[in-house]
Amino acid sequence: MTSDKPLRADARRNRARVLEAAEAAFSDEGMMVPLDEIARRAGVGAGTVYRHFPTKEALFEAVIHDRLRQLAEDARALTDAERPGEAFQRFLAQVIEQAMLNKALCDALEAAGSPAKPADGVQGDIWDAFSVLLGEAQRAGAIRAGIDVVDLRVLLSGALTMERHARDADRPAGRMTEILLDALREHGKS
Amino acid sequence: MTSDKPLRADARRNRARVLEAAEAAFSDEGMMVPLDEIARRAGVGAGTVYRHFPTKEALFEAVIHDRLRQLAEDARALTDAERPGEAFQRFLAQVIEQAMLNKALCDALEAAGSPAKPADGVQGDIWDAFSVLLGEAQRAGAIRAGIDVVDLRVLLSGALTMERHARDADRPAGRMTEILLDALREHGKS
DNA sequence: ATAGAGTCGGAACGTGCGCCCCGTTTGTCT
DNA sequence: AGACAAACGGGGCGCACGTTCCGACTCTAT
Repeated sequence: MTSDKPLRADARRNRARVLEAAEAAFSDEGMMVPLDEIARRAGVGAGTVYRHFPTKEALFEAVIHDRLRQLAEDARALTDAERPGEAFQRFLAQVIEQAMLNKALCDALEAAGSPAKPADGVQGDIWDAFSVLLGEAQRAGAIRAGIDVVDLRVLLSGALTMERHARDADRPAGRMTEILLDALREHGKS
Repeated sequence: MTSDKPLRADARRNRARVLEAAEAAFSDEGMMVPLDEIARRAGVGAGTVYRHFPTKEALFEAVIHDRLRQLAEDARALTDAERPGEAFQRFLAQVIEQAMLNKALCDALEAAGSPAKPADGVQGDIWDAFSVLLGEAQRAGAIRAGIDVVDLRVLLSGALTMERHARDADRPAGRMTEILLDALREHGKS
């Protein structure tokens, strides 16, 4: 796939700087941050960014890839838990919490709300693992039946919208998430 | 306020055409529709639009004003209902349903989710009336306590996000709204 | 009919962005 | 050290959009 031709030393250093700056910039301002600002933060020219990444979107995906991968692993680590309902809810809350600290993650997850992104690659991993957690929680009777992974994506994008607006209105974090989780719970169980 | 100086006949006709075209264009594509397309739909030049409305945003507000006013009236008509819980839920569902048919309404209501818009004017009317419905439903025990009008704005923007994504994924309308309403209900009551 | 104020249309301007080009610089290999 | 390819950077292109400008064109009052 990726030809690991040995890069020149300065090229490798600049590539790392770009990735670092892009991670910070995307995290702060999301996909809407101008590419020129990423270049400025990295201390390089815009041309250098494009030498290493074909498009701005490719850079974004390179930046978000690791975090999504880690989230997918976290989800897998929670499978086969003693209390599947808690595991599912913990993971959902964790995803939302992290997205509130990282606008790039927020944008990536909200993009998963529309079917334009077919959830390929790492995105697919997250949703596969999340789907497993959901199934276990449903089988345990903790989460109502009739919810599938597409609903999860839709619900998550809604939750992110709400939490973002709640924060803008100086409301405590997690309240909207709690309300949503209440709606997903099979009434009367944990 | 508005000086009702008698406009020239062609000016009045063009103003009406612009409003009509803007209503259709904003409804179809939301605030993001280019002003040039509104002018094109109206069969006038961009300069003519700006003669009648100082900015694109002013045109948008002129267009959305009537619909918001009508929604506020609908809300007031539902106050003092025999079943306040049903009245509240019916109104919330109606707002969401109409917003799904009108992207301009959607944009206007989602903008109310952030505190940047202080809900002045007609927006204020809607939220005042909605707040009354909420209070009655809560006093009747149909909606859980601890929810206020700010929460409503946040919840509505989240619900609109979810319904939009649900539609994009060919999911039946209203399901996400139902889930949200479930969360708002005091468990065990209608 | 005619003057002149009001109106029109759309070319043009300013801005911001993603992306590309190319003269210049820098690392690396002999 | 010298030569060559690789990499740099930032000016510039193309595009989209909101907004403004101004010469041409009506409508209306006399």
